[in-house]
Amino acid sequence: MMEIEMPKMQPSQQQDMDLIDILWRQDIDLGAGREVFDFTYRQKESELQKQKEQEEEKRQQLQLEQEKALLAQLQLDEETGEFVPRPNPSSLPPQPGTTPSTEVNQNDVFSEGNGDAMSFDECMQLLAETFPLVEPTETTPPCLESSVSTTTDSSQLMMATEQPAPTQNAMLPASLDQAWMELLSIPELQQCLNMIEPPAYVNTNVPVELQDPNYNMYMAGLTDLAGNNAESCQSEYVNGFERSFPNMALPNLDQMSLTAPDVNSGFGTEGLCDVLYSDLDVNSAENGASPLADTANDPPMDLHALSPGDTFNTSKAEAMVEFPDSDSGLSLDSSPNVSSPDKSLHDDGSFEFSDAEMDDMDNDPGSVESDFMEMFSLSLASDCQQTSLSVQSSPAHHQDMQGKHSKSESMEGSGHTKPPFTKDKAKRRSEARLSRDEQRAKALQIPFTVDMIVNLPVDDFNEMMSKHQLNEAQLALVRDIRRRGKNKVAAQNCRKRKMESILGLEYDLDSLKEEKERLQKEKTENSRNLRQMKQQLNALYLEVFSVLRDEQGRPYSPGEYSLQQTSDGSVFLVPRVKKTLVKSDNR
DNA sequence: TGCCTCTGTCATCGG
DNA sequence: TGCCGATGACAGAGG
Repeated sequence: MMEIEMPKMQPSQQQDMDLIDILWRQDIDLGAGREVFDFTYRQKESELQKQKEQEEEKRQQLQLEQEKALLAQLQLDEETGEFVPRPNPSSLPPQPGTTPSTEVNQNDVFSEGNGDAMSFDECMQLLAETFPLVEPTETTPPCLESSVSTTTDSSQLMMATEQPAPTQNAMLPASLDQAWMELLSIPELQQCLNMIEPPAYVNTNVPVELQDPNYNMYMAGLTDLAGNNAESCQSEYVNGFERSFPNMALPNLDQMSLTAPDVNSGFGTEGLCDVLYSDLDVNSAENGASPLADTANDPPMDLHALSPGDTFNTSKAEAMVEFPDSDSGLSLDSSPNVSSPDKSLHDDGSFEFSDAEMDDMDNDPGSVESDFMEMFSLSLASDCQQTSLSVQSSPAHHQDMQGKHSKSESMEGSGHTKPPFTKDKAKRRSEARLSRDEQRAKALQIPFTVDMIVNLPVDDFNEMMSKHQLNEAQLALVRDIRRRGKNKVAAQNCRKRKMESILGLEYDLDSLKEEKERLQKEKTENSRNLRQMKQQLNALYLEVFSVLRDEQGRPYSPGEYSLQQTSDGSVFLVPRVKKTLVKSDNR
């Protein structure tokens, strides 16, 4: 229905309208507007489109001229590598309180221009005409003087963004923000900016100034753009930028922050993403625009490149390697981490190479790496970024990782005030090798890691085995690996329990020894007390006998009589002879 | 070189 | 009956 060609519809204007009506009614339920069939409407639209294109071309030409004019005012300082304004006799010395370096650096953003371009004065004049300021009375003559002054330099143009910018020229952008964005979007200017773009990977541990000789250049340019002091730090830059330009439409940042990777290098990926993504997201949500999509097309500010799996892999992986905990937790010969066997098994199912694996990859990066890549490609369909990062890292990167690892080890060793225990040394040495089972698995190209084989639950293990076609040897090896691994852990647990048991028994033995000593002392004390009581009782007995008298007043002999006490407490004097007689009678 | 310690492995037992 | 953990015994590596 939509395929009807227009020339056939022109027998007359009235017929056209009728046809349009008919077709529109037919397609109205499809959501087609009537203007779809209105040829005159389309003609008008195309004319408007052409007119817009012409305006756009003119505007771009104008901006190109402005760009050339700006570039003409800069020259490359061969000593510092920075772009500085060409010496201009008409320029005035910096005034007190101004920041000449800032201005210079702001200009540094642009590369050396053509020699036949406009002078800087002409350029500034053109800029002034192009972007008229709100307060023309404060506008200094368009010369370098204005550029040197902090308050009247080109950054003032940026300051003017906070103020309403009347557009006297219909061809000019609606706002100064947009104007600057378009200015910065000029391919030539971007090329200049790309010249100072830092490498994809920037060591975050090293000050950015040391890594990129042009750091001050474009950082100052950025800070100048943001209206901040050039000496402000990077974080100050972002914060200050937001403070200084609360009204500035942040979606423009996708163009403004062409050199933002520098900021990233100072912030770290997360920090930058937090800063930029959040703002951009907010603004994209507010404006319905997609600044990230724009930035994705802009190589210098490709924030998506910072995401894993892209060019940022190297730095990301490097950061990952610097993570102290690279314990695989499996490691038959490597350090067994029984307490945390799932350490290398991340929550998302990813795995990391153990130190031994990394070492082995270093020794034979080609074969081993390919083996492991094959393994992971087979076994981990849902690998997370870390696995992919580790697996897809280049051999050079492995060397880098190894270097970092050894460095971290040396740092770890140096961190101790005492030399590490020999036990630790042995453990580290054992960590540096592949276990026999790992070597066997590698030789038979087992598509699982030893860690997986050993630590997976039975159900998961069986499921994993059923998903892969393994031959007899592989199956046998996998079973042996699992059995040995389980037994190894069991032996470790057993020895641990045995040691704990021994320690417990030793503790019990000490306790029992102490108890024995205490009881011995108590026994000695009781014996002594018993002896004393016996002595006292004997003395009392004799004393009682000494005061007893018979009817004739004679004392009783203790040998012939004895004192006996009944159950009711009465004491009787019993003659011993009698007692012996009674005893003899009982016999 | 012998001794000791640690660790992996095997064989066996019991739940 | 097979699986799995526990454990004694042995061997190898390393200090």
